[in-house]
Amino acid sequence: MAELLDRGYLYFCDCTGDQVQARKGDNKTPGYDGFCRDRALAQGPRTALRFATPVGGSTVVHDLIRGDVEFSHGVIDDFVVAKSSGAVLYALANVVDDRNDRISHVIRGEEHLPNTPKQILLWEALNLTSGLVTPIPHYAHLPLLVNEQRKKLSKRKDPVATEMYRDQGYLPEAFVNYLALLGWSPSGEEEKIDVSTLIREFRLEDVSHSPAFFDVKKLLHLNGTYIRELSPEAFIERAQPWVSPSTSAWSPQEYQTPWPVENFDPELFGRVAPLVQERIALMGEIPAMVDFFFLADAPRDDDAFTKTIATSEVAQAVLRDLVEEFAAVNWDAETLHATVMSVGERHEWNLRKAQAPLRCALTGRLVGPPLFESLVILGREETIRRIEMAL
RNA sequence: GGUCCCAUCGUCUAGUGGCCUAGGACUCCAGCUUCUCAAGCUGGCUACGCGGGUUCGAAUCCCGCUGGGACUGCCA
Repeated sequence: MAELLDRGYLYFCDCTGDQVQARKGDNKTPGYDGFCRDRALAQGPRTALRFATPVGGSTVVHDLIRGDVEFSHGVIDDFVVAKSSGAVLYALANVVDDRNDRISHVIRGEEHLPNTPKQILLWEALNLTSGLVTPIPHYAHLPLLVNEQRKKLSKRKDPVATEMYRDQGYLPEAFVNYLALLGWSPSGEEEKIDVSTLIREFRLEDVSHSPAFFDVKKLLHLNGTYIRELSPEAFIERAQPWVSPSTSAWSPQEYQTPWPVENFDPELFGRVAPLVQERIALMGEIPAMVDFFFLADAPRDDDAFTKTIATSEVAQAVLRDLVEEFAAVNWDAETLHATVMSVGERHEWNLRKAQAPLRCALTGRLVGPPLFESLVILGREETIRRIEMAL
């Protein structure tokens, strides 16, 4: 830095923000006016270090994505490189770090494009004065990710924490896949692409130039297809954080299963897993789909209960008949299916209507995994007990 | 205000002068299937911002306009 100073690339400045502002008036050139550039100030208690931007000419950023972008030196002000406190600022620190690490590619958001010429200028100055010449890195400025208002995604206002997506049950591979689709697309018509193919096919040069909207809907869909493509074993394995957080290495923040942990039965879950795997788009949906298996009693959704059981004479009659039939019938999905259907017919209800009160009595909900398979897993005794409880 | 970037369906995009009466995916709508919910299948709606050029021919090249965005700190 001393060398940079000696050679005139840097100079001390004691102007305050107000002074700079006052001098500027209606002047249209932005930023600092270079007031102290030739004052040869010595370092003082309130002197910041500024970079003396070359007077004429321009600096061209060779951007891998956007091509050459030219910045006239006339519009680059003498920016501060170190605070009066001595703290080195981003522009310089960044360049120094990148030189130390021999960075070959600087890949960042488009918002950094305007300050890239400053960094190049700094880099060149350092090459000339430090005795260490390192090649200027390749720059690539990625398009911004924007929200529905088409504004740059903000840490404060927008849901950008990847942990949050992970906690909700987005699979990392689906998330990476989706992100890759923002601003880039695979060669074929298939958008689902695994990481190794992505690595092989991705070219910075092919990245689009325009901002992209982060569409959770599409992410969700993609996540669903990834979940469905998991092998049953893999699905069970990856469901662990949501069904058995106490035994998994990781689980969502402040997450608790809807059932007492000691009630969880891995063997039983293994049997239900395939039933839920194809009907969810988020791993986080699993607990609500299987909770009735691990709760002592069926959960009760009052609205659903009132609607399908409490206010329906027929529903109650169906349930009563079911208790009788279930006591003697073969306990397999096919038989149960037929039984519910015939009991329904007895009351002039089709299967669609007849299954509703039964589902509600057992699961507490109107939607869930396939009913008859669930009954088989739940068992005859528990099934009958829950129906009786509902009556 | 200044500098820079950007501009194809609602969204993400394919498209690099003729293969485009513009393709795919998500969303939405309709239908099929169906024990609920999904999934799946079939079909449908919807786009090259505007105006000038260049060219036999333009979504594709050039200019202007309009629109959007980023940056404009002794923040990063």
